[in-house]
Amino acid sequence: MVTAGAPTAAGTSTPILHVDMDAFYASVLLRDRPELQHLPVIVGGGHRGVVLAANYPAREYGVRSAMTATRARRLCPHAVVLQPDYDTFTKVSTAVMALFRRTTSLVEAISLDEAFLDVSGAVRRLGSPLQIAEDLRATIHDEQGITCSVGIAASISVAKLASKRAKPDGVVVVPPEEITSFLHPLDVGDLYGVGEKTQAMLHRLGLITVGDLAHTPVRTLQRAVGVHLGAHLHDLAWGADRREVAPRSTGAFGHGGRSGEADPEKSMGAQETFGRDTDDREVVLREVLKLTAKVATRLRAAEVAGRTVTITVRFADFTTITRSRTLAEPTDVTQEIYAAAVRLYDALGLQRARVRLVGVRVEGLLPREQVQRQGVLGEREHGWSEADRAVDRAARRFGSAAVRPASLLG
DNA sequence: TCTGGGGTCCTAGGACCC
DNA sequence: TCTGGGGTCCTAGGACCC
Repeated sequence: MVTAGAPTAAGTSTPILHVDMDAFYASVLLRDRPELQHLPVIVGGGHRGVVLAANYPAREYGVRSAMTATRARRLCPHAVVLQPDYDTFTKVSTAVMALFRRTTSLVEAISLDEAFLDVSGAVRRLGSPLQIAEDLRATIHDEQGITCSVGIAASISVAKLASKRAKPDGVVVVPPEEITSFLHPLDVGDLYGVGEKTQAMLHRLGLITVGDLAHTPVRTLQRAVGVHLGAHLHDLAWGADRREVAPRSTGAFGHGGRSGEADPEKSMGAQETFGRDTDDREVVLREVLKLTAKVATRLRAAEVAGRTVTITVRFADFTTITRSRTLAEPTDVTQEIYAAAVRLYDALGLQRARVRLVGVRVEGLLPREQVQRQGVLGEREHGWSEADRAVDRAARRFGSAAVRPASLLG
């Protein structure tokens, strides 16, 4: 393993970079609040919320992202709590991703703050992967005022683990001959695809480290965690990951990567946790309409329509159910999606159940041209489609608060 | 005052068709 | 009359990731 500053292992045997911003949301907000830099800072975590990001001083108290706000405040009562500012996060992210794409066309954005780069085509122009990584880190620091960490390896999965090792503000290279000595001491839970449940299950079987996984027969793993995941984990445990960097951006950047190659989205949805649990059907359905309008607007903006409508209902005890219905034809019409969602909700026959969260999702998305070619949209549905588009236009001109369903007024 | 919101993928059972 | 696959679609739940 080579860390920053050490002599560069040559050329192209480790062409994959995983770049991960350090405590991204917190770091971006702290650019304007340098006086808070060395104090514990938490982003997010309002009422019934979770921590979106914590800077390193906060982490010293055990605060982690995705932790409940309650727990974080108990661990670190004097932490400064900041609200997220997604416009700024997106702006910084867009600039960083653009820098990556000037380095190589093979950039796969994973989220606002994380990307894989395949730099095999750039080494002749820009130097070794380690050199490229250090240049990127310096540029990001100078231009955006935040730090990042980079993992470098022959494969995506090892690069990802290497960047974690590099944090904060570092670089780790894992040359091919050191892959197993790097991987095998790690906990099985460190592998991509092994979450809390699978980790616990593997631990119960006495499989604690990645090395344990590597030396367990594939069939045994498959019996424990399923055919697919079992085979996959065995491969990962030996660093055998053939997946290539697939150029794409996330939705937040619009269409990116190599134009036209981005995977089409497969579903769009929205959900909301109520400020307090409710058993009032009217309250729930008002929220369902709001969520449906939001989703349908996004469908139309993306020029897609979907056939399957799914609602999610989470109860006070956190049990969560989904109900779905596949329509005869794809739709992007607010009223049609809403009608399906209401039918699904009423079919639950809830009496006094306390509802914590409700969600609406549309799946099985198709490009609208395809739908229209089938002679579907715009002909039926009593003019709702035209009404929706008029609402979209008005919302673009006057803001989304200007036009909304009557039942959402007041 | 426990536990967000946006997604993807996999599994498994049943219906239905050939 | 009984037995039998394979393939696809739909639904529900669950695990996982950021």
